Order: sequence, then C-alpha cells, then structure tokens
Amino acid sequence: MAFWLMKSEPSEVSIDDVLHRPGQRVDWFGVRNYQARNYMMRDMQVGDGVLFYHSSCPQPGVAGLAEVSRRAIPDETQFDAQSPYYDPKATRERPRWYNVEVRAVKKTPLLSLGALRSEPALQDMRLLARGNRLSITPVTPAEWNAILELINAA
DNA sequence: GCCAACGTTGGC
DNA sequence: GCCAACGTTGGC
Repeated sequence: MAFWLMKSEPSEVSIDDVLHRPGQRVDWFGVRNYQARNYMMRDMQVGDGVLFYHSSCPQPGVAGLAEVSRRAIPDETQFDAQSPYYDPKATRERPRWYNVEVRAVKKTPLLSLGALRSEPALQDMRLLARGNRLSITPVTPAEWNAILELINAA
C-alpha cells in the first residue's frame, strides 16, 4: 500500500464537495502533466491512502483524507471540446490522459502549508521541495504517519 | 537532440 | 498581480 498527496483547487473541487457526492467519490480529472499521469496510470492502486490538499486558495494545506477507489481510466474531459481540459490530440483510440477515482474518507482540521514546513519529520516531503509544482506526489509511510499525528493532535 | 520562447503552477 | 520555477513546444 502506497500513499499520495493530491492537489485540488477548492474552488473547483473541495473536500466538502467530494464528501457530498454520491459515494463520496470523484474522478480525478484534469491532470495534464505526464509525471502525475504516470503515477495514476502505473502506480496508484485501489486502497492507497491520499492526502487531499487544497491549493491555489487563501489557506493552502491538507484538508482531508481520502483513498484511491478505482484504478486509472481515460479522462473523459480530454474528449470534450467544451471542457477547459480538452486535448485535441487525444482520441478514444489513443487517449492521452487518465485519471483514478478517489473516495473522500473525511475532512480534517486544515494542516497548513506553513505547519507542514515547520515539521521536522516532513523536511524531505516532495510537496515541500523547492520549485515543486506536481499536483500528485508520493508520500512515504513515515510522512503519512507524521501527518496523521499532526491531524490527530489538532 | 538542442534550446529559446512561451505557458502554467501556485504561494505570496 | 507578481514572479520563481518548471514543463512543453517547435524551429533548426
């Protein structure tokens, strides 16, 4: 079992939005970066733990816990000419973009970016690496445990 | 295959 | 809105 951090802009899909959906599930559509796509296509398995991170918002940070609920399938938005995520180079026969499905488990007290940065156990977290922009990053078991402790202590 | 130009991300 | 950092594009 592996762990991941997945960024979402809450103005588009927040942890609350997902918790109010049927089955608390959401297709993680819209990823248009090959490295993040490859994590979804190759590495993410049903049951993997997910830190639901709110980005590009007033209070960026970990906002909830989730899990991978289905392996990657083609991202439908790539085929939709009306979607901001439309990719004219993708075809049904040769999809370019894939997404896993994620199930929200619970909302947590917000663990802010600053709080993450100031935690010694998280010094090497990929999210916090200089210049990191990846919207999906691996989380080590030690980092996962440290974050759960911070959440439980909050 | 190189690399300059351009576009995007995302915190501040 | 700024801008650092990084990814992608496309001419050569």
